[in-house]
Amino acid sequence: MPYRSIPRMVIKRLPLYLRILDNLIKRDVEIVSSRSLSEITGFSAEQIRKDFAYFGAFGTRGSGYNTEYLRERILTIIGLNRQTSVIIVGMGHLGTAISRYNIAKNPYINIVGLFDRDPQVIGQKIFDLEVKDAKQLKDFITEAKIKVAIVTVPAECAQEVVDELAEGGVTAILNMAPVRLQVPKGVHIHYADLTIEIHSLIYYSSETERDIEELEAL
Amino acid sequence: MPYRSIPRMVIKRLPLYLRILDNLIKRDVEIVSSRSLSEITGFSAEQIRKDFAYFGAFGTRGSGYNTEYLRERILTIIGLNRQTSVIIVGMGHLGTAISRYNIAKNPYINIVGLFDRDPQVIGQKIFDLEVKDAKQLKDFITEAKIKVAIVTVPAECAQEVVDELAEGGVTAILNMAPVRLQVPKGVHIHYADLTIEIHSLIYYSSETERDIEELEAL
DNA sequence: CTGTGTGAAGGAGTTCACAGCG
DNA sequence: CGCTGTGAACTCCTTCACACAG
Repeated sequence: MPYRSIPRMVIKRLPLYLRILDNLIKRDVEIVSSRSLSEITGFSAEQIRKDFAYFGAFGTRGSGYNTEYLRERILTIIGLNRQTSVIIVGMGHLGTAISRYNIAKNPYINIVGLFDRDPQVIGQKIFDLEVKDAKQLKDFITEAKIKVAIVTVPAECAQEVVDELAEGGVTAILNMAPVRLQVPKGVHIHYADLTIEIHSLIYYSSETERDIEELEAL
Repeated sequence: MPYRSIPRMVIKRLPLYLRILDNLIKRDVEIVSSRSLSEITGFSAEQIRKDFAYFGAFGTRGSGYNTEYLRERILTIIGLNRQTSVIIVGMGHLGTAISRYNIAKNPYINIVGLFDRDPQVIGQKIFDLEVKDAKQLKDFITEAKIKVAIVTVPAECAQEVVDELAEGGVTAILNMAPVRLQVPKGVHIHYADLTIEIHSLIYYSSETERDIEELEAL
């Protein structure tokens, strides 16, 4: 099965399909059509079919897709078929929230390490995990062969932390600090920058007004 | 000044330019080239110039762009030239983190309301804001003419909250709950779904292995 | 000679239209 | 018929190449 390079945009959508399938399977739904997935996701039905076609045709014409099989397929593509170990660096408000949040409960993800450099925070327990000293970070990720990390430290420390992660063998980083960072080739960094999200959202909050201006200009 | 419809992708990049300009101006940098912005952002210099061209040419050939003027221009486009009032609904870990986080400190954003329906949480103070009862939500947004809201309630309640927001006149919503929601036409919803971010990141964490497989297949 | 501004080319992603199977 | 699978058309975004201004 040659995974012929799946477009970036498709990869972005897969985790959403995955979650929906999880819900459907929980409700014992065995077959789902691209049409109903379209209603749930807001993506067009054709697009959904195209997305699925990237990893091999397997729908049943006339009825739809087998939910279990589809989920298996998506899990394999993403690489979630075995639980992935993830660490969080930075146990401020945001890091703490994430470690207690849905992510920590997601069946495909296993949060195995929490780090901070504040002595006040080190040693605190979150669920069954104790916050470790950031000094142990590099050893930990090397030994445990951690590949995925979430960075929730202040902007000033983020580059430093990311450098260490990269040296320790981490290949995928979710950076929540409001800075753009340098990473060596082969390391992937994604930005989840809430301030930026809000700012671009604010543009749309007054779009209606802008639309009216535009209409009037015609 | 006719804002001839600025492409979606450009809007996404503007807030990042804005932040960088803020930093440059703080360091008394008066001129910046597309080249150096390219190094900071990772976007190509041509793209940056094109982005700026969408809201009128104003760089000085040979030297670069005036940081102050550029910032003013971007603020106007996004609609941040006057502070925007934002509310947060759902004061769980995530909502609390956000209300204490950078967003709360951003000079262009003013968090003016926090809501929850848990009596234990109502009345708590975060900075100088008291958490209000979610029952007051609709009245509050109507009176204060709130246009932008962040939703950090559990997935099960999110649709309900969003319906209320839309009825109360909110036109832009950042949903952090792990569900896709229905909104009436004219209301914009953005999703900041950390679980999905992590999942798609995990795909890339083993991309190197995948690349090798692909190379071997040739 | 540096750095902006921009048409033209190229690439990526989405929608259309319809063929084909159950 | 209903729903999948997919080339072709289209739209949107990015990169290239180069003219031009300070």
